[in-house]
Amino acid sequence: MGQRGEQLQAEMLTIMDQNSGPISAYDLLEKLRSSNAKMAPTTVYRALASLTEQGRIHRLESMNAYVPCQHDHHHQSSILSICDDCGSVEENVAPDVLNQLETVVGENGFSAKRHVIEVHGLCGTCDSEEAVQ
Amino acid sequence: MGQRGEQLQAEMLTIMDQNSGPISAYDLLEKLRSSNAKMAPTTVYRALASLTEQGRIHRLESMNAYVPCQHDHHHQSSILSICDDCGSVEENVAPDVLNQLETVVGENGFSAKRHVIEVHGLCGTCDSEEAVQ
DNA sequence: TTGTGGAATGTTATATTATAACGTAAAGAG
DNA sequence: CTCTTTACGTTATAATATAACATTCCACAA
Ligand SMILES: [Zn+2]
Ligand SMILES: [Zn+2]
Ligand SMILES: [Zn+2]
Ligand SMILES: [Zn+2]
Repeated sequence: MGQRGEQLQAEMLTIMDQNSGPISAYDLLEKLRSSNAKMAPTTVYRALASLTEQGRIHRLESMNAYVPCQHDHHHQSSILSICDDCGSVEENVAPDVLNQLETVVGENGFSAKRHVIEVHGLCGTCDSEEAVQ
Repeated sequence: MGQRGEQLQAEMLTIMDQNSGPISAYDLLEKLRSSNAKMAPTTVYRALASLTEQGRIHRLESMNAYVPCQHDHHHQSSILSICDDCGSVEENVAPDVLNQLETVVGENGFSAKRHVIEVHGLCGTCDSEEAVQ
């Protein structure tokens, strides 16, 4: 792996870790431009693709945004729960759910390669606050 | 001039039923323009939103595309399995999976409102064909 | 009948997300 | 030092989606 790639990716991870929630590719680009004014979308998307392949970040398909992995980056498909109120995301690895899912889709011979499991709703904190009102 | 709500939506459903797989909003727009050359993206997106709210179609978040519902349109969140080879989509309703999912995300008090469950892979047919080669 | 309010649509413009195509530069191997 | 590979730069454009406001249609009531 080239040193150049890792440096950009590390900076992107830092930004994403410091960000309170999911970040879009273009918001990330804007932040990156403070250290490199000429950064282009292409570069960001390439690095995002690499980080995603490595499992270091996950793409939220239902939001066109990205979050850092919250677990060991070699885990299987995870469940991402997204609070629509505060924007927080929690990642859960649950082999049981995956197994059941594969059973269901496998009934007609479907062979699963990639799972997208995203749950929208309210996190514990926001849900409690709703109840008060 | 324009087709009022239900008529447009019915035409969109027909197009989607005749289409072999998921269709993008703009591909749908292009087909609609054969009967109404001035149709605009806004109109299509509005009708897609309405059909989605009614449960008559589902949006594939991981593909930016839409498919007709394959079940009674009042069912709970379903599992959409997408063949990356032939583009076919199968819809499964599986309460057990949902229950398990809610249990997992509920561990920290998360309250689920909407589930996105999309599985990419190979359908039975395409998987068999792969094996032959 | 005619007016009127709300929903759907038209119209125009723009925002947001993502990739294509091709050239250049950097790092590592030998 | 050359070769190769990969990352990166640059420019352009494609693809997806929404904002903002005007207009039209239609149900329904005055
Ligand atoms: Zn992860
Ligand atoms: Zn929250
Ligand atoms: Zn359905
Ligand atoms: Zn297939």
